[in-house]
Amino acid sequence: MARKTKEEAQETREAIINAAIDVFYEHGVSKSSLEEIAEAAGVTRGAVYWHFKNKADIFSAIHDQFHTSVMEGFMANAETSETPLQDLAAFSSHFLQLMTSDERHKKILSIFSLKCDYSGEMANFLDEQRLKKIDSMKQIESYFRSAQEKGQISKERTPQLLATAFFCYMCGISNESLRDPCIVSIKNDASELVDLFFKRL
Amino acid sequence: MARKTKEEAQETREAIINAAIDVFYEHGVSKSSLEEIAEAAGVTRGAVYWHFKNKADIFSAIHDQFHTSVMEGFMANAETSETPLQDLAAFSSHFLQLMTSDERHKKILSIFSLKCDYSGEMANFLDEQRLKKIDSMKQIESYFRSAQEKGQISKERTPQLLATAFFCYMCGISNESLRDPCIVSIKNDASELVDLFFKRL
DNA sequence: CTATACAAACATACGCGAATGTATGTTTGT
DNA sequence: ACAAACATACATTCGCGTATGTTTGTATAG
Repeated sequence: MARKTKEEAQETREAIINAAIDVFYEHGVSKSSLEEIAEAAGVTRGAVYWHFKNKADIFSAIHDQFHTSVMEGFMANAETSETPLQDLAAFSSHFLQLMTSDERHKKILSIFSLKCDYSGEMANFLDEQRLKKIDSMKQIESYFRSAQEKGQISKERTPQLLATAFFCYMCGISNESLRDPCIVSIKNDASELVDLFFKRL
Repeated sequence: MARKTKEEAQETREAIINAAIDVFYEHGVSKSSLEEIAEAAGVTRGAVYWHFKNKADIFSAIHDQFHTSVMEGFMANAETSETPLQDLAAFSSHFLQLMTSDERHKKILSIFSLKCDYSGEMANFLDEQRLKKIDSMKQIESYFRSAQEKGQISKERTPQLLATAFFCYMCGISNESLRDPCIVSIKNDASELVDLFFKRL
C-alpha cells in the first residue's frame, strides 16, 4: 500500500497492538500467528513486520503499555498521606474493579497469567515483571511502614513481610478471579476481600 | 524395538511423563516438541504416539497424576479435628514446603502457572482445575466453619469468604514464589506468611 | 513554484525448516 | 502365530523471516 503520514502510521501500529490483544486473548500467545493478528487489524503481515520485529516484540509493546498505564496512578503519596492503609486499600480495590469495568485491562491480565508461555525468548518478560514488582513492593512497604510509625497498626511484623503478604494476596485474588469469575467475583467480593486484610491488623 | 512386558511398557510410559516434565519446564509446553520429549526419555516418537494421543494427552497425564497425589493427603479431618485452623495451617505450610523439598512438585507447579498457554485444546484443563479448586474450597470452608462453631474465630465473616480469601492468599504465595524465589522465599517466609493469616482472626 | 528523487509505509511473493500425524516395518513375549 | 510395543519412513501443513514490489508523502534543486 501507499505511504501514509506519521499519524496514520501510528494508528495502524495501535491497531495491530489492539488486534494482537484480542487474538492473544482468544487463541493464546503461542498459537496466534502473525497472519491472524494482521488480518484482525485489517492489514497484512508486511505491515506487522514493518512495525514490529516479531511476535515477542508485539507482546513487549503490550507489556510496556500496560505497566506504564497502571503504575502512573500508583506512585504517589505513601509518606504524605495521613491514612496510608485506606489509600492502599482504595487503590487495590480500584485495581481489581478495573477488571470489571475495563475489558482491555482484563484481557491483558488474562493474557499475562493464562494465555502465555514464559519460556525461551518470553522468559525475559518474567524478569521485567520482577523489576516492576519490586518497585510495587517497595511502595506497599512504605505504606505499611508509614502506618506503623503513625501507630495505626502493630509493629509486630516487619513492613517487608506485610507487603509480601498483601502483594501475594492481591495477585491471588486477581489471578483466581480471571481463572473463574464464579469462584471469586470481583463485583461482589473484591472490596470485602481487600478489607478483610486490613480490618484486624 | 522389540516387544516388552507390561511392566516394562509402564516404565517407558512413566519415563516419557518424567521426560515431558523436564522438557516442559525448560522449554515451555508450547515450544516443546514430541521429538524432544522422546529423546529425553530415551525413545522415539513412535513410543510416545503409542502411549499418548498427542502433547495435550501427555499434559493431561501429568495433570491427573499431580492432582490425585496432592489431594490424597488433604481430604481428611475437617470436622473431626479439634484444631481445624492449626490443621489447615499445617497442611498449607507443608504444601508450600514441598516446593523446596520436591523438585518434581515445583517443576509441575511452575509448568501449570508459567510455562503453559491455556488456549484451544489446553483450555479444558482450566475447567478441570476449576472443579478441583471447588473441592478444595469446600474443604477449606468446612475448616473455617468448624472453627467458628467451636468458637475459635469470629463469626463476623462467612466461611465462604474466609475460604476464598485464604485460597487466593495461598495461590498468590505459591505463584509469586515460583516467579521469583527472592521476593517470596518459601524457606524463610512461608510459615510466617501462613501464620500471618490466622494470627489475627 | 514545480519537477523529481528519495524513502516511508506498507503489500505481495518466495523459500525454508520444523513439527505433526500416520503408515508401515520390526522384534519378541505369550 | 499373533499382537503388543515400539522404531522408521513419509507426506503434509503451517508459520516464519526475508526479499522484493508498489504507492505516495515530502524534501530539495533548479
